[in-house]
Amino acid sequence: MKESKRKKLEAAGWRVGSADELLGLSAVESLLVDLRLALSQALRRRREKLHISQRTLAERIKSSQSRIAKMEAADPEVSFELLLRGLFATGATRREVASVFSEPTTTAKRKPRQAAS
Amino acid sequence: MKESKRKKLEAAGWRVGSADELLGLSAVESLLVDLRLALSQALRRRREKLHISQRTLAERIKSSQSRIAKMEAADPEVSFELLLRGLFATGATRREVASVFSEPTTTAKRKPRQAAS
DNA sequence: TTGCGCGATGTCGGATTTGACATATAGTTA
DNA sequence: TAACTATATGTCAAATCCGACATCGCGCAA
Repeated sequence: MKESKRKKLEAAGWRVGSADELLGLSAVESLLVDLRLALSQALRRRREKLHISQRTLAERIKSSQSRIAKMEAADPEVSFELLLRGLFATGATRREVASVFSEPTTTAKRKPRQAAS
Repeated sequence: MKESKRKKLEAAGWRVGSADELLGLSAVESLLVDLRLALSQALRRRREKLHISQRTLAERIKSSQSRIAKMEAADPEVSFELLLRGLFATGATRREVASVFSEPTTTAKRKPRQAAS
């Protein structure tokens, strides 16, 4: 069914069911934040397991130590591409990266705010 | 073991085995290209399944129709973040996105054109 | 103590990516 | 035929992200 036709049906009072389970923008944002965190943690785990310094990994992907530090700190300024690049450079396979995506987000705890004084 | 110590051992002729299976930069690049393609294909599949236009999806993530088109064309100048944003906006879960990562790159076949008349 | 390696954090000029817009083509409907 | 919708493609100024660099604290070894 074309969208134009669907719109006509809906305008006529029909509900075209299928799956219009589209997430709100904030829900998407939240997923991205969680994902960035999960990837950054995975990167640190993998790097430490290889016993290499941030500087060494940085050289591998032609980046800099400070940027690797920001990646591992889940700094919102670092792109997902850079995080993926880092993971692959530690020898991660697509499958291993996939598991980071599907895992139930390691921490669960969200920004523990301090109580009001 | 600290990296400095490892270096000393290696300088002394030792091989510190563990897993130094670090990929070359071009191998990483190749993985990223494949991944971008897989994500763009998944996005198109999901959008079409929902019977929504590129314009509609664009509004959902506050982007533009032309950018969605570029995303689905796996244009190298669209970011992974935008691709992920698009997928999540179609209702994809982390698990579903993970499956895109782990799948053996949805085949090699490129744009099945119709035969010449 | 001094010196060194590692990592965290901030800054900055330049590179990249963005949404918006224009425009072209193709398919559909009137 | 014209009008409308969906998609592809190119451009551009503004926003974002980059590598590089400086600097700081920490832990360890000389």
